[in-house]
Amino acid sequence: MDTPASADREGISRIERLCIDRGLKMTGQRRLIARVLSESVDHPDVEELYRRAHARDSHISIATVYRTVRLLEEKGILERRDFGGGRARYDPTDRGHHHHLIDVDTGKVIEFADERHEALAREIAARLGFELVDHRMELFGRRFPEPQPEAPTSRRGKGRGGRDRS
Amino acid sequence: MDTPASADREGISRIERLCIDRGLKMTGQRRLIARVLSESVDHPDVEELYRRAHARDSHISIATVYRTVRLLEEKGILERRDFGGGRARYDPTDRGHHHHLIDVDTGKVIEFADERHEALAREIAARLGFELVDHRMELFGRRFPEPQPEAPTSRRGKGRGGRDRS
DNA sequence: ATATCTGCAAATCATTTGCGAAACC
DNA sequence: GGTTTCGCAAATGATTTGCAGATAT
Repeated sequence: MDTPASADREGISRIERLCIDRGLKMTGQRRLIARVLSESVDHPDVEELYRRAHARDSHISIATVYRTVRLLEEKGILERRDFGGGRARYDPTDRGHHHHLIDVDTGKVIEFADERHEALAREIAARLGFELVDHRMELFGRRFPEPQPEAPTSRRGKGRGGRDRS
Repeated sequence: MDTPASADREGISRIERLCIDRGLKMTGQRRLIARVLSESVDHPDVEELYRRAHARDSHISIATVYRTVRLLEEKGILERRDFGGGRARYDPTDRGHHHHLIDVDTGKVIEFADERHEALAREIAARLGFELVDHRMELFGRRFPEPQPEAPTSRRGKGRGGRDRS
């Protein structure tokens, strides 16, 4: 849904735009990492980001990826996540506030948002005497066995709550 | 309900009981670590467990603490937590299913449980096509600024309602 | 007995950092 | 041009592990 490969010449990627807006000095490797992040729809760890970036410019070093990812986190452009597995995963903040459901069988991560949960979290914090500053929720689930062919019941679920993102 | 707290003399600690029930070979150091865990009301990391155990038996090594804590996690007696800060924190499962609120100013951790959240989490997972296997929620909060000048009953202080188990 | 555990130190793993060379503003 | 960043490799910090001796069942 984005500009075709034309963005390769001079286009400024989504994340690069954010970097520029925060006054970061844009080097070739930062631009590349920003582009890789902009094109990613998952939650890569440093190793994976390095792999993707290195495929385009084999001169980049993993130390630079570590440094850049940390810088972007400090600038609020990325959020560090821990889905288990030992390595930190990165999630661009411009995807909006959301939570994650991890498929315990495949490791796949699904993003979702839910207003009711936001309200509930605020309320629980208040009950304990705190103002909610931040919060996170991770669900670990297993895909339902068989997508049983839509029972005769026509009543579609209470269809709504929060939009979910892949 | 339960045996009185007469378990101190030669007694078997809460966690040791669980170890025995799962058929673990009980060595002196495991018994000690189990006792330290049973007496803890917080979420110690390995370094801290080692400190507490080492204070009672200076022969114990930190490698053993690491090994034991991992064993107990595999046996479902402990749960590993990540509250940031780089080190894993441990939480006995026999405290029941709960979540955490971390005071961003002091780092103190408060446990809580909330039925509505449990139901909501299950529902969200179902909506996404998953059966909920596990889930966790962490709230990061700041103690409310000023105790509102509403009822000048007693002097202000940290004496807020709600017990915490750091 | 004897399979399992422990202590110690060395080994891993992810991440950070010192340093001279290279790149950006 | 001077400051900031980069690549490299060595340093770090948390956790794991190989091995020889100690222990529980």
